[in-house]
Amino acid sequence: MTRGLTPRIPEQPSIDGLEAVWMARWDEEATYRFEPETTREQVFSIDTPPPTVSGSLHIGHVFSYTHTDVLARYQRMRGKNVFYPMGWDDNGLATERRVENYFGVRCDPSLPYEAAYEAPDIPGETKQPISRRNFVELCARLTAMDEEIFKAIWRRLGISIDWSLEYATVSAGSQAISQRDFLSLVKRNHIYSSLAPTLWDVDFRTAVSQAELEDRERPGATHRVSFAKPDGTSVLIETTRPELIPSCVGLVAHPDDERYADLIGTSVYTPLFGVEVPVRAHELAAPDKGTGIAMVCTFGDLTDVTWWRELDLPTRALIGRDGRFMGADFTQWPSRHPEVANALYATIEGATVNQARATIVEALRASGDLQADPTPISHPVKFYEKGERPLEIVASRQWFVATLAHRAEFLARGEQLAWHPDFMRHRYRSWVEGLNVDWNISRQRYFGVPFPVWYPLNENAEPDFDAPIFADEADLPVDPASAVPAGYTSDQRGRAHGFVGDPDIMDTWATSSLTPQIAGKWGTDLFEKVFPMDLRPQAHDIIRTWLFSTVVRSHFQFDRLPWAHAIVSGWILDPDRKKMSKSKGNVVTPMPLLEKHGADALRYWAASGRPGADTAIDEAQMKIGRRLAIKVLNVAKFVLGRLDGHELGGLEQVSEAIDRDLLSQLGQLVEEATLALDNYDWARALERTESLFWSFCDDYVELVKTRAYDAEGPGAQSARATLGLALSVFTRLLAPVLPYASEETWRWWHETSVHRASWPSAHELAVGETVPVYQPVCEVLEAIRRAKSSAKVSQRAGVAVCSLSGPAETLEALRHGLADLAAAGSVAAFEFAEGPELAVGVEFAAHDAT
RNA sequence: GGGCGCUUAGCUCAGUUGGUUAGAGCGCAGCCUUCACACGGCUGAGGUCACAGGUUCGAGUCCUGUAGCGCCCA
Repeated sequence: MTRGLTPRIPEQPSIDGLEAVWMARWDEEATYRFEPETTREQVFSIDTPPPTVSGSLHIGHVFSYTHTDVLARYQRMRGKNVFYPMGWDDNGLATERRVENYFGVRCDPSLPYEAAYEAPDIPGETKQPISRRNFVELCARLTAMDEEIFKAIWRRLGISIDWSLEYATVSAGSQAISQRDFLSLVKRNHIYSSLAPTLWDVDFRTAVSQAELEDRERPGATHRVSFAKPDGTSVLIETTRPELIPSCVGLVAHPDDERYADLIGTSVYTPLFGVEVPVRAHELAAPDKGTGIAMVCTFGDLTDVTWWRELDLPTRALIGRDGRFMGADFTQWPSRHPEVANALYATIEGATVNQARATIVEALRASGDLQADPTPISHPVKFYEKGERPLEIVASRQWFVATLAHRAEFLARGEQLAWHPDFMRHRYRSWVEGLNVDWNISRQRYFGVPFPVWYPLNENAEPDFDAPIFADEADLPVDPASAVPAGYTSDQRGRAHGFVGDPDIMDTWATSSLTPQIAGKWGTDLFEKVFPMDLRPQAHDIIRTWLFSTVVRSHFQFDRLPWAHAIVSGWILDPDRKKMSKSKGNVVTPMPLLEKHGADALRYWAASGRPGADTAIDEAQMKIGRRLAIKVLNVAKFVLGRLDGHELGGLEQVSEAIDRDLLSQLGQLVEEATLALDNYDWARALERTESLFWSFCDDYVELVKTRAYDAEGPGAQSARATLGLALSVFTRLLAPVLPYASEETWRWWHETSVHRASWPSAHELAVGETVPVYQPVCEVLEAIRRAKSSAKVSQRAGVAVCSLSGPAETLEALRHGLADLAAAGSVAAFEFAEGPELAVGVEFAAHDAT
């Protein structure tokens, strides 16, 4: 006697509790460890999105990270050395906001550090001012707490991260890489600093970049205002921002607009302030908008910036960093009545934009320069995406990445990238085509990567921004607020002839755009083995930020794409198909769903979402996933119960036609699923697999049940070998989506993890030519069931005669399955008749039909 | 204003290069406690594939246009 298989099967298999067991086991066995001794060809590397740690995880994270994990598990089973790190994007404004609210504090850089500082237990009504260092410490503390919560969810969900590769974008190593790339790009003039009009959020009091802008529809009003010509007549302009009249520096009309042709090249006087401004021609002036002639202010919007720059107009910036009107002296400007102007201006100095607008409109009304009443309109206004008040444009010194000059190269990179789904490339293209300012990476904030830069101070202790002192690469990371540049001593900080550190920090994306370099440890051997990465997964909302900025940095530094493929996930919608957002209060967090349905169930729901498709939260779909996972356990229990004590049969024992036909179809499924996954279509692979798997459970297993119970004989051996092979293949096909149920059953009869098992190949199931018997046999079985169902008798009821008619070929195929059909359908006898198509008649045994 | 996607059963969605009678699951209805599974099984009803043209022997699929929904860019 040969020793048979002895699987370890629990009495009552359950999917509840599997997560805890297998999470621990995968840790012990280092199942997902990246093997550093490797070559680039062996590696599949993933540039995982580091979530922003600013509150609770969103169900949308579960959705898109599951897609990535399915691909990672697939590649691992294909034999790839999967590089799958996880990072946390914890620097930046989102974290600062959360810390301010969570602890009830705000950063005041003028305060000294308090070593023994304790944050309030309960946030107070007003925010407690604390030093920058204390503030940064609280940021670090809260992100560390948040990261543990996030990590627990990823682990529970079964994301096959190698946690030894964990990184954070604010860590010393990340800062060093970020500063190193910064210095390198400065050296090559891809990054420069400039005193320039800058998009500015007056509440956060920081510059923001074009990528962080959004248009919001807001009520406003157009005001028709007259500007005086020297001859005493006037010209009308239309503006939604009359409060900017004091900062007006010119009027523009379209060069082809005959109405204003005579005015071009002359001067007019601004209302109220009497400042003489030129009238100029520019293509961007829209003849059909308002009166066709517009006032240029420094600065009302980005078009003003363009006009100001291209027409070389003067600068009369009046709105300060706090969003209030700063001081001005009209005797310095060409006003024909500076005293009147100064007197009026004094009434708006220090006012907010809205207050000033009301004052100016009243004054215009009084002076007769306002033609008719303002017309209410609704128009798009630019906001910082996290902001509450419209952006202003202020002049300030900032560091910029030179994106505009390289637009064509970035467009070409977008074409090179393989997008999944392909149409997402349009989002990238239209963003790059629409770029209109260079990427501003300076932020006037606190928690983030500082610029490794100091400025020398002159005899008046004023910085010379044109002679920046850069840190030495060997010293990175550097905080210029505490470190001292070469050639200076610390007591020279802030003194005449001394130095001062750049006070700003970098935009979050300035560092997040380097995740391939950070995760891959740029500068070490590892980097060459993982870069450029194979895959960038992300959601479509951050194509213009994370994806684009990463392409920019890689292009400048390595002259290549940072990855070969990008998969772009859709949005998660609430059950009413509304986009989830905190303000709507419809954000769903994953943990309660994980506890209710189980990780495999959530993964099933996520994996059913096709690449790029917006998907609604659907608990019904999770229940189906749960049912599938339970079915995996139960069918494995049945199959392994049949194999118990028998030698595990191979393909050579599969002798029965129906068994061979099933394996043949399974082989086709393997090819199809493999092709789908190679094309990043996890949903298709799952759907096809699931479909044949249910047929296997409901039909094939029922058909061969009796035969497989026989102790010996070729038919029994064939059934058992088929059941074993099919179970093995199905388990592996489902393992990427259902890692827990698959692993549980796999370990009943294997020593090592299914997640390290090899992905099935059609070769394992190569039975050669087969008789197409499975399909018609299933149809007959179905007909017998239908007959019993409509006769309202038990499915076990005996059938005296089952008459089969159909084409000779079909009947011939069916003869191969008669014994199984007889057993599964309790059929005593079959009759045959030729006919045009398959038809089944059922005659019940007399005593069963009652 | 430019661009992209979607529209198939009550619901959620498949439908790969055009090819018999358009599929699945859920839900609903009926039946069955069956020795892997009642956290189950079986069976059934249910659709003029958004609309209008066109190409074709043949269109859910290709082309043109229209409408609605969603999104991106300006």
